[in-house]
Amino acid sequence: MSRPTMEDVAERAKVSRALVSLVMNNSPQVSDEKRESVLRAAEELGYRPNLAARQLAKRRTQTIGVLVDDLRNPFFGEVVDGIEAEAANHGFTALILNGHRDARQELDAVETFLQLRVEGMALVGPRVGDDDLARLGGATPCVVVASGSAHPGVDTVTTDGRWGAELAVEHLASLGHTRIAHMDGGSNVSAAERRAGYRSGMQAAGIDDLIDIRAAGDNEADALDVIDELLSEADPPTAIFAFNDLLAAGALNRLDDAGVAVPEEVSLVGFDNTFISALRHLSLTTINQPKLAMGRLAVSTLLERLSDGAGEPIRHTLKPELVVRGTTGPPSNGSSPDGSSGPNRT
Amino acid sequence: MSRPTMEDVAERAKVSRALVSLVMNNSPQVSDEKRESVLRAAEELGYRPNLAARQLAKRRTQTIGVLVDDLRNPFFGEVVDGIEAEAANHGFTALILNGHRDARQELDAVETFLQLRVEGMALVGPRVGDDDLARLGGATPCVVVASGSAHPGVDTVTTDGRWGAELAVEHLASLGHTRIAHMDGGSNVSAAERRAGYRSGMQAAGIDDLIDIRAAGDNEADALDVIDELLSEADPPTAIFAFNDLLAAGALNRLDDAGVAVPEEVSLVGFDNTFISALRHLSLTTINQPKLAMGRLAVSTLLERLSDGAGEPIRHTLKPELVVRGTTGPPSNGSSPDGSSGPNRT
DNA sequence: ATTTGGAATTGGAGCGCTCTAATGTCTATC
DNA sequence: GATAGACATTAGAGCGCTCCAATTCCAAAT
Repeated sequence: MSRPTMEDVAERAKVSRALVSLVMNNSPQVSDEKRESVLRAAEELGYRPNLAARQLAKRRTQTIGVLVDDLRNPFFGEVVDGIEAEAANHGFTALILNGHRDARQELDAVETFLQLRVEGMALVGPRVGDDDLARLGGATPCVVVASGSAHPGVDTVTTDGRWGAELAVEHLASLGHTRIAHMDGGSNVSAAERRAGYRSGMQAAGIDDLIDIRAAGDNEADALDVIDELLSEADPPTAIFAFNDLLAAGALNRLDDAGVAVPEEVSLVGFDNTFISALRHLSLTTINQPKLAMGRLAVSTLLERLSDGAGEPIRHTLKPELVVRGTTGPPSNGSSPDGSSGPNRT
Repeated sequence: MSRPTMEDVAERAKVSRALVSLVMNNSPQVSDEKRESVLRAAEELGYRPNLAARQLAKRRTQTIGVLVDDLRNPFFGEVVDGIEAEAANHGFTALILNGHRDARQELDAVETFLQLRVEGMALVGPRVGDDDLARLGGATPCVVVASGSAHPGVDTVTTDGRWGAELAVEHLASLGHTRIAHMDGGSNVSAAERRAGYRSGMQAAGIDDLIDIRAAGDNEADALDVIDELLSEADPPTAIFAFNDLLAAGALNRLDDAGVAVPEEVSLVGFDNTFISALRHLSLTTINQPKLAMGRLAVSTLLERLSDGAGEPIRHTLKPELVVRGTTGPPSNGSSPDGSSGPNRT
């Protein structure tokens, strides 16, 4: 005995299947009497509409797909909150799939979305290439949510990553730092823009001869080797601008291990302003992204595209903000922090 | 012009619809010749099977629903990783929905899952009541993933929250603490067990007359008032066992604000061993939960139930472990930490 | 009494797929 | 040359729903 169908409800309520359908979609054209008896029958049978059947018949799904790069990074949780809130507002259900920081898995997820016939997709911090992206966007509306990356042919909701990076460098430079290194985001979509911002920031500060970019990544583990490398050098930087908060946190770990005081010996700036940067003990200076707003905007962009059809890519660019906390300060006098001594917290 | 259907592919490949279906499900009974021409036709048309139609016809969805309490808590991200990995292993797709720490939204999400005809549901840290739970579990296999909570009539994958809490108290007691307070998890499912463990831990240490439970919650913000309250008292505790890492992090924030040194003046233990507790600057002593394993186990439990049908609830209980880091130490001599002075970090 | 029109209800086709049973095709066997 | 059996292919019903067009109903208007 499988689940009851509309037919069963109709039979029990002694009406036609069509009437049950009307009730289930709260059509106003149904007499109160019938409506009630249908609802009662449905209740008694524990009837629940079959979404697959409904979607098939309706030829729409009222569903949007949300592809998240990495569920472990709290940044994405907040963006998703915004997406879900706005989607619910418009009667859409947001289905979340996880990309696991891997382009191939992302493509699989997108494939699943397309087979599910989602009406739109929000790719939050995707890793798939622009060519794949453009191809996908053709079939189903698709918005990329990231910070500061340009994707030809696809709608985007971004924060100005370049600007954000410039803010970070400017802040460090204004404190007196000149040897400012950038720990780069690797294959992350947003990496290029922030790198560019770092470059132009260094230029604006007149220290572009000191540009120093290190390949790192976008989570704590990715910071280890880079920090070790930096500290082993003759003339290490006095400030580091990290791709994101997670990377910065990893850097903080390693600096601490090595007994390097932050910000006394090295200043550190992150990106994203996730809740971890606000933890007093980290107290990470960082660049805020309006995560909730980005999520909401992603959905409204999708809906816009849905109703307007194809056309010029829509671009929403939000301004990030500098949030100064405890990991930045003026450079120390000594030109080279000593990596072998100093108190070690734990 | 809507998306191409199987019919279109069949026509183009000059075969029947049924043959296309066989190819799409890689039946071995198809001649290589036809298979190839079907695949080519599909490729050329950009054909993509319609999952809704397929599910409807197949009468199964190969899908499991994952309900997550709060996507912002990194604890859940890791559990979900485990779930997804194991689900993929068995050809299932995991659909994630967010409960937003709210029982009503959870119920909505479950309703959506049921309408989608998921074959099973994993509720990760749910807030819905046991009665609702049992009712749901009747219709569709359903496993609760949490730490140490008993849900009659539903399969569960839990860590032994009681045991974990006892470990925490034992650790603190062995350091010499007696005034150990517990910041309680509020409406979180796992709260009751941990509270019970705290109680029995205190008893085992022979200090059950000092049991001190404060209603708090399960994220950073929930810690603020409780810490303020504790510090304002004449004889505040020398150690705090917090419901989870997030709450502990919030507590750490507030203690820092108040200039109370951790662990010199107050020791602090969290729960979950999320990545934030490992951050050197927090260096939070905590109780580890095997998150990935819990996720995997959730899926295998679901599959077991799926193949075996109804029966006695399956219970998997994993042992948590104490992870000692930097926020615990022996109590200070002075009986009352002074909340009004001391250096303030930032 | 008849007509009329709007509201309430229903029949039935069709959404895109799968699956069973039937059909067609081919080689091996007597 | 007839028959069987193995394999490849297809026709067609049906999954549970929606929606259009058609029908029924009933009170108001003629």
